Amino acid sequence: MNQKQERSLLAINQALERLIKKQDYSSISVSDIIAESGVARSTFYSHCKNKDDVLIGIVDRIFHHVFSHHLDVEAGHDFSSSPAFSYDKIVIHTFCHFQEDRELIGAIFSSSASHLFTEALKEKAAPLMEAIYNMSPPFSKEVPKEVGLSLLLGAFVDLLRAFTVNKRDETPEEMASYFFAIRFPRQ
Amino acid sequence: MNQKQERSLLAINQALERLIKKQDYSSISVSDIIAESGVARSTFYSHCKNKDDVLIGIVDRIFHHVFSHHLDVEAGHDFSSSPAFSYDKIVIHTFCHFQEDRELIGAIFSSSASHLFTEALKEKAAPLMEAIYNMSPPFSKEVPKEVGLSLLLGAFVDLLRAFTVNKRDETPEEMASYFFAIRFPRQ
DNA sequence: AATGATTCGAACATTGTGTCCGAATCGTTT
DNA sequence: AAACGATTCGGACACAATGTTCGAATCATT
Repeated sequence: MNQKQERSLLAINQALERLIKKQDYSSISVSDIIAESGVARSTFYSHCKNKDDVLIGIVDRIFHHVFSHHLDVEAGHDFSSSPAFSYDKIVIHTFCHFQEDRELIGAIFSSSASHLFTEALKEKAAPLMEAIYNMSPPFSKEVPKEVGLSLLLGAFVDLLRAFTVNKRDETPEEMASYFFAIRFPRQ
Repeated sequence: MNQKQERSLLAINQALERLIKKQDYSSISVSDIIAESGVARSTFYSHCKNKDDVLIGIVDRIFHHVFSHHLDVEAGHDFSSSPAFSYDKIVIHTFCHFQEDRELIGAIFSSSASHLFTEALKEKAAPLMEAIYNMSPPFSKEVPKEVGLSLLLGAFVDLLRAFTVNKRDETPEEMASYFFAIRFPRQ
């Protein structure tokens, strides 16, 4: 009897997604989500702890969608098969996925929930950034790896933010080329 | 009779600063601030619209403290006097100020109020970053200025965040050198 | 058709928000 | 020193939001 539960949870998630596109996250109340989803109050609380909990679910779904195809390349991190080219492809693919969900992600990025979203994104993207960093550290040797990684990760997130929030005209390929333009100058 | 007002406002501001160092921003209520400050409820609302309003006051004070000495250099933006050296100095000075307020700023950075804080910081630091960018664009020419500026600004904020949140051992001079290590490789 | 998990809906206690107002306080002025 | 007047106090209030509870109703499954 999982059908009912999934339907309720889906209604709740979609309701919050719709609301996020309309108003700032901080102005949305649990009661708003309940009203928008058409679910009973008690049903809501039997599925979710609070508003942030719903958002975490949405964010997880987005990232599962975006980063699911990275696993094979992470697995190929065994130094045998994966060339630099595949990192290129993954970065482009990430921009593609963000483009598809542009409206929702852009709204989250520019809301008070951006902290939660950015943290999750950095966590998910860290392995990819580290792989790229290891392949050819983009900064001079005085910069500790920890700092350099944080900067590379920050640049990646910044470009994704600019792409979704500012609705830039560039294609995912062009955005990726900006990213690698930062990276490769002094390899 | 401004003495009373200033004392009340100061008590409110200091109360929120103390609370931010103890708990996450989102868990703090106006009632908490009132209790901590020892001010009457009606007094609070005669000074501040809400919780965010108090934070904005605190953030303004921090940035006034940090960026007040930049004005003379911005004035020197008339291409006659200011050498690259002074930008160096300003960046170092910014890290110094952030070091002094490290505990408070670090707490804000890692709270749900980071969005508000980061936006304000970027707005304040933008003129400096643009001046540095104009002096010698750090990225290849295909990267639009808008994007390059956003990346430079993001890197600056990232380093300030790492410095305050992760309580790094580096001196402000070393942190500034990391920043310029990103910037100068392909001038 | 019976079962049992899930949802509904309504009520409830609790906490937080923002406003109001008369009384008390305290710095300033004369 | 006394009166003035701006500010604060403190308590009350209406309202909105949170999170919990529970019996009745629903509906997929057996």
